[in-house]
Amino acid sequence: MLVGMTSRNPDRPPRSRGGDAAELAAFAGLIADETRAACLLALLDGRAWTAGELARHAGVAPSTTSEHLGKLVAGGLLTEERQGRHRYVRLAGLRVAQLVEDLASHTRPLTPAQRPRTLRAATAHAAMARGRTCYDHLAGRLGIAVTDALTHHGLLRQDTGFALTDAGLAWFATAGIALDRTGRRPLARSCLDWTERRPHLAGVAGAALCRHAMTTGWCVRIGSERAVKVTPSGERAFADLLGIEPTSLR
Amino acid sequence: MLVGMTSRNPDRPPRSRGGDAAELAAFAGLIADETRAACLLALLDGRAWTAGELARHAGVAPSTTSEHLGKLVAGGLLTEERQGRHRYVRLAGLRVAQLVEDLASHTRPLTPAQRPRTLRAATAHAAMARGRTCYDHLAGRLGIAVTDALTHHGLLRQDTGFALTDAGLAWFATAGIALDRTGRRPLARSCLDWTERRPHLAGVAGAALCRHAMTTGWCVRIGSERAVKVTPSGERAFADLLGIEPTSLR
DNA sequence: CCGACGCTTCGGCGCCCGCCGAAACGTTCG
DNA sequence: CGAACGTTTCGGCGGGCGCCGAAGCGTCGG
Repeated sequence: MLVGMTSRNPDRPPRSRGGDAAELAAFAGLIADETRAACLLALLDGRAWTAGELARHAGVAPSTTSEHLGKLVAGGLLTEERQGRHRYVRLAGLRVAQLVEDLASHTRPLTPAQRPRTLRAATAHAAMARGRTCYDHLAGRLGIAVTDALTHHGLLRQDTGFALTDAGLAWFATAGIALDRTGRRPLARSCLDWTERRPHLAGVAGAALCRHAMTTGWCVRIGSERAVKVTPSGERAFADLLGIEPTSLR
Repeated sequence: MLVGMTSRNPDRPPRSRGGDAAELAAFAGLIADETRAACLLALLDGRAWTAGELARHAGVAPSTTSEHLGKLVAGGLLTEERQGRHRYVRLAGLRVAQLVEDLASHTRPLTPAQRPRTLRAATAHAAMARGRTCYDHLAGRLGIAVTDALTHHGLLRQDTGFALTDAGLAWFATAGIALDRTGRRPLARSCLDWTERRPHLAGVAGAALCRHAMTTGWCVRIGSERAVKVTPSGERAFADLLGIEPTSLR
């Protein structure tokens, strides 16, 4: 599947590749289409979208989207869930979200001539750079500010790797943020921020912090995208708990 | 550059994508070709290859390879160095190597029917699974064994993230392995092993350990690929310093 | 100085695949 | 029960692009 044999000179000796080149190319090919890439980026908000929503978002016909989603599901990037006449689809997991963000962080920064032209696109871009979710944790300047504050207070060590300290574990406990340490997922891991080009907190701790921030109303989503903004109560909480200047979040 | 506008229904409203979908797709497209993927996988050994070597390795005409390398260099995945009539090319950096390994770790395991058919391919695959370099650090069962041993002796913590402990820093110092902590590169970071599907040690510490192992003769490369094997002196060293059973490395 | 060699450029070929609209299917709702 | 809706399947079309060989260019070596 997905492996197209091209016409190749039969006199030439066979490829000596490790055998994985075709697999790697086929997998990357799943992302190497503008429409599929648009779907994956939209799904980075961690929610489930219907096929129709993605079709409108990407600006292609529903039939086209259907084919794309079929490939992404078959390739293991998405999981689907049928409900009545709807086909809900979401990223297959953390690793996929991490991979897509990773790839996005490798794209070259936009040249001035390519920058968002319309006012609407420019404000949307600014909102994403200010704060957003990266699948299940906080990113953008908001995510960086939280990560830096944790590090500055000795709750997170970045000098010998990337790990919570004992004080960090205690901080999460006293803040009432439960950390599920049963699974195989690392407690803390760094995730390269796509707009800031610096690492921010991911892993169990990053996800728990984000979930807590959303449920307690520290942050709310704006629009239908991944962008989030900090509420007044959130500004107070971040200032009290981590000493983050409210002005640095605006 | 690299962005092809396809014929799209003009009556349809414009795409609302964040504007990055085209960039992401174009970037992934650099890897989504079997020949380019074969080049990238070969270059994962961290060395510089000539265009001709890559052409023979991939089994395509030199002219074809030339075009592929041009795209990879333009896309920032490779850097080139001209020497006389040779064009040397290597991975552009750590992040690229990490990304390629990451992508490879997402490809589905081969089904029995697709497994290496020839004896030569099977032994090469077995050697890679036993031990190899992942750009500049150790991977495969060898890399896992080292990482597990470090963790078991309290030199590396994986329970609250992924970081060296103070005892770990001391261990590197007494072993005579210098760690350059001046750069921005993290001292320790996890890298998902593509064959073992478990994390192994990367970052400054992983690279220093690998370099030390190669220069002191603990490990030697076998063949022209990335595979490495542990020498008798290496077995003694790994057993003495980390308590690794020699039999687990064979 | 001339031939061998490595690499690049160019034209041309052919396949792959993303796109659409039409038609069909199953679900939901009036 | 019939209409509306979300989704899928199917042909067919067209562009992109990977492939090659031939020709050209610069470098190295006898």
